[in-house]
Amino acid sequence: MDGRKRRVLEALIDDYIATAEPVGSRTLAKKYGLGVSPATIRNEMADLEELGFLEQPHTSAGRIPSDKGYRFYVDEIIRPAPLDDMQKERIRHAYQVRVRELHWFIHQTARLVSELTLYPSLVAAPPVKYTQLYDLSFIPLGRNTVLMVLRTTSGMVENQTLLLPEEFDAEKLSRLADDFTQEFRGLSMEDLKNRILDPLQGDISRYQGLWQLALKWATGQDGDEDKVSLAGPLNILNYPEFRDVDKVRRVLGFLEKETALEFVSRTESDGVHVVIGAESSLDDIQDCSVVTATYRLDGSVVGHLMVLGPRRMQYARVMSIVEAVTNELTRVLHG
Amino acid sequence: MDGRKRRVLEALIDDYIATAEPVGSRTLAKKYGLGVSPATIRNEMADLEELGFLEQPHTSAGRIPSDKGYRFYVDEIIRPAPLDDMQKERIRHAYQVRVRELHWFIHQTARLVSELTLYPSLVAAPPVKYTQLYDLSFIPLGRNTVLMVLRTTSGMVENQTLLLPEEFDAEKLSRLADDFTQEFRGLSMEDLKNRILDPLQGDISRYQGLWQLALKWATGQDGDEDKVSLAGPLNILNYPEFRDVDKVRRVLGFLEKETALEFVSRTESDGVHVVIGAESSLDDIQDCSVVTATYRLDGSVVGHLMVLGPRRMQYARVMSIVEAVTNELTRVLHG
DNA sequence: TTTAGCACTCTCCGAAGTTCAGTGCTAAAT
DNA sequence: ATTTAGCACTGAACTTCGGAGAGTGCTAAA
Repeated sequence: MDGRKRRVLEALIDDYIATAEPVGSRTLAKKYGLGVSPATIRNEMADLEELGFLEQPHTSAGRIPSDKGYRFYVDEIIRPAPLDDMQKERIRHAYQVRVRELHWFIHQTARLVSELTLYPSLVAAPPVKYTQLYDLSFIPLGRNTVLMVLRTTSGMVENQTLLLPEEFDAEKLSRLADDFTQEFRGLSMEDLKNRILDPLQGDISRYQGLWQLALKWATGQDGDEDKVSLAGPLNILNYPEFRDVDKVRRVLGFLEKETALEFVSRTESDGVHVVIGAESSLDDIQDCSVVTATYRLDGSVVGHLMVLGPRRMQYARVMSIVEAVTNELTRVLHG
Repeated sequence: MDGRKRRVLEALIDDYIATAEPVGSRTLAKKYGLGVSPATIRNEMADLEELGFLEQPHTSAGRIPSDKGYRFYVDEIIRPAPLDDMQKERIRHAYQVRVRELHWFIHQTARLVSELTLYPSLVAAPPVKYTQLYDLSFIPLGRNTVLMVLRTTSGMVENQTLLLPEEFDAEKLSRLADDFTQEFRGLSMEDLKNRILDPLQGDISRYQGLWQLALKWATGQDGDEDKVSLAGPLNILNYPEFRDVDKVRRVLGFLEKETALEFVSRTESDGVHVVIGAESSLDDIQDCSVVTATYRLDGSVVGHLMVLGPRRMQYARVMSIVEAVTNELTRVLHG
């Protein structure tokens, strides 16, 4: 893999990312200053194909990158694309509203990323197992309504207004909440859930009416819609590889299903990662690449983010944006 | 427009709704027991075309309904399709969780309707101008965090956690909230907004830091994402008239834009309405029909709902579902 | 080692022919 | 007067065929 092969590969992938058309030797010689003739490039391309970096859709077409080719491109060739001022500005301003609710951050981030990258983006909250109860309050709002406010040790607040199953006076509510906090503080939501489900500990019905509601809600038993946010799904329609409605259905279906959440949460390590085409071994996104990253909530608690696009994604640009956004998000979440 | 024409029109539209293919005289004679020969039906069809109820894509194809044809079908022919037990069940169970936040109801309703109808569905909260402030509380959550809780006269609760611009003790917070309530109770959010923007009243900066935040938030200045919920957009991909990605982009784009919200909020009167194809005079949805309905929040405050599908929508089924859901929603919101 | 030259391969495109569903019209039947 | 069978006609959709063109691999010369 000498320097020239490298340059040919880079030029070819750049061109294919820009045009979505198979790239021929003539095009490469003309548009990129490689200093050699098409014939030479043809030889290099044949070598690169033999090495598995390129593929030929059919004999008389140009070449397109293989997964392996993209992999080399991502790992060895590209370097971070510096953000322009507009992008930096957008990122800096994104979190200036003073809201402190996790789902707001998630929503905001997903939108920001999809607007900057022009690809669909999905942001997931840290899995429940990582969030720990700090305290719970019941705030009476009326004779039969109560506002439950839950704080986690990472400083986030979740709340929900509920109809009471029976009547409580303010004092009783406050005592109930204090007892709840005392009993459960420091437990992760997963432990809470296990405690509910563990047959030795007795089932949830052991707990008093209001506690039941609180536990169910806290452990996300009735719907975690807030825990993940998808933005810009329609961006996918702008790329010619998704002219086919069936493909669109598969990919957007994937993003709306649980699968996407599982997939994005699978990454253990920090930093920006790239998964290319068949590397994911998920049928629905065989034609896609994914850039994932993590952010931190409290220095330790991690949430996940992903950008999904065609295999010929603008890797450098997307990776830089994702990195900048997750850094900023981690920074503001540390306040 | 005698009885037989009517029956022919009904059969033809039924068939076209089911198959999405132009319908010929033979098909009608064979599949629907009209008791006459294809030749007779051909004559009727020619008449119906002359009357403007049918169209011919080209000379040697069958007929398809025109907007006028669908209009007659909807207004004069179809009768409500009774819901089956499963559907009734789903609707009854949809609101049994005891949450009392408007955006939860909206989200839940949109999902319910799109799952039952198999079309995309959009639900909008009552426009801000109809909601009136009942009271506001500031609940301290930490040294620099406060939970704002706003109740409307219609009994809904909205809340948001914010970082404080400066430090306040609990007492001061409570006083600020009480004063706010005293000053503004009964005003609609629109009045609040006008008061902020009215140059005679002075601009928002006249108000104290925390009030500023509260006003901005209450009047929805920083994002009304919660005020409208879209569910099941991908359902549209299942209908063959949306094989074309450009059409999909236009229609889903419409649903994601402000336009859809404006459109659905335009209906003044109660009950279920249908807009067919070009009747909407909105370019993006010329090929679609829309079923809209309203629900009531407090006996008087109205919100809107819509279902969007191809022109050959299953009108009877959708209208029945929409009616049942809005009734149920109005019922539970009256508690 | 590089390059020009050239035969070869395969897709894409348009023209021409064929098939087929469905029509409208006419004339016979009811 | 209405309905129906029969039939010629129409236009889309599909198939076939023959370039045209892009791009290749190979060979032989530079």
